[in-house]
Amino acid sequence: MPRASAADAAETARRVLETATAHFAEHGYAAASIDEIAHAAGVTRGAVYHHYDSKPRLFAAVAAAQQHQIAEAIIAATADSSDDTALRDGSHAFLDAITHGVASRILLIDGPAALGWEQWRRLDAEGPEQELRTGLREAGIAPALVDPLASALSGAMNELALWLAARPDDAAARRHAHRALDTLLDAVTPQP
Amino acid sequence: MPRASAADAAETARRVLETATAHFAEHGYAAASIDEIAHAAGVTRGAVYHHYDSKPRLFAAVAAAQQHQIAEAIIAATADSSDDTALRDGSHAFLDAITHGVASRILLIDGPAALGWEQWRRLDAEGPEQELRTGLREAGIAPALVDPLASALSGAMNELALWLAARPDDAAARRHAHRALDTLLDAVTPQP
DNA sequence: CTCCTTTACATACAGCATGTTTGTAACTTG
DNA sequence: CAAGTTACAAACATGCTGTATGTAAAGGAG
Repeated sequence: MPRASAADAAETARRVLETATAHFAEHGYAAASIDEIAHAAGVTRGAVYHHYDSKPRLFAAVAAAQQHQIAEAIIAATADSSDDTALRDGSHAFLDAITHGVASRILLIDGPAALGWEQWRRLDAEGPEQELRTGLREAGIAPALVDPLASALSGAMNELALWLAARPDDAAARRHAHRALDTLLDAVTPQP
Repeated sequence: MPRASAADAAETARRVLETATAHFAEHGYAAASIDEIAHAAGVTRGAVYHHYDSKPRLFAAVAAAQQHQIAEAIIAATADSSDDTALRDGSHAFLDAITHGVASRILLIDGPAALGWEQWRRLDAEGPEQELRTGLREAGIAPALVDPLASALSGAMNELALWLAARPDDAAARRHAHRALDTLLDAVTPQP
């Protein structure tokens, strides 16, 4: 007994996604149950499986949405950056964006395990890491080192984000995290 | 019907641990089944649950064993390093050690999700990251930046390890990974 | 306007995995 | 040698995913 027209269906899917985001963030991927997500969203598991084929797919949708938000924040922050400062501006924007939402910490932790490393890697290779690589190239890094350095810096920022997420509302910690990031970026960019 | 005396019991536990390591490495934490691990080790699930209370505990034991091996490699590599070179020597040893075993990639991926971030953090805060922090302090890093920089560098090396693990038997990639690591270390150590 | 297909769910079911409980035989200790 | 503890085995309970089936409303075709 569908109460939903095509427009309402999209609303249902959106509500499920939102609820799933909260549950994955609070309980982690493994402990989050589709049954509970469905119940909290006011539908049955049938509806969830109708819109998202499987639990990994649902998680992938949640993760993609989070990445989209972060990517937009980076784009906004680097809109009026020069080529010289884009990498630095984008990196700081990334750190702020990923530590802002509640879900980010869980996404960084559960992402690889839930989706498998391959798929996870593809997901953020299309995302912020791509901009990282172009930033490194523009900074004059040797081509052979661009890939490993991008991975390394990405890992550094992710771990920095987790470190920061464990210290919420700690302004000093946030300052120190950004200074630590700057220290690492000094190694790969023409220094100001 | 126990066939094992106290000595054989330790052997059983060891065999289970070894088998579990292989299964976690091959299938990942979630997809690895205790039933299959027990069967492959030649015991029943009862034996596994007798020696290791739960699946997370079993995984924790596996992870701890891996970390122990890595820590020993680092200690061996920095045994005759000066204070100035200990950080660099230890970091390169870490990268080699963690990419050597088959299990490392899965451990880096499944660790946080399986044990929860808190416990995971404690596990490797007691491990290599502690030495990282002392290395950073000896390198003259500002005290407030030691913690976030240690996290960042740890994340960088882990991601570098995953990047390398995806390119096995690629000598050039290994060289480039080590050069990328050196580049980052240049930012925090007195340069050679 | 009617029919017919497709959409958007709800419900029931099957299968597997964890963890717990119960049972039991060997080993150890007094 | 007797009694308690150890080291398992086997059966059971529970929960979760995914699938199969049912169904009412939307929307287009004629």
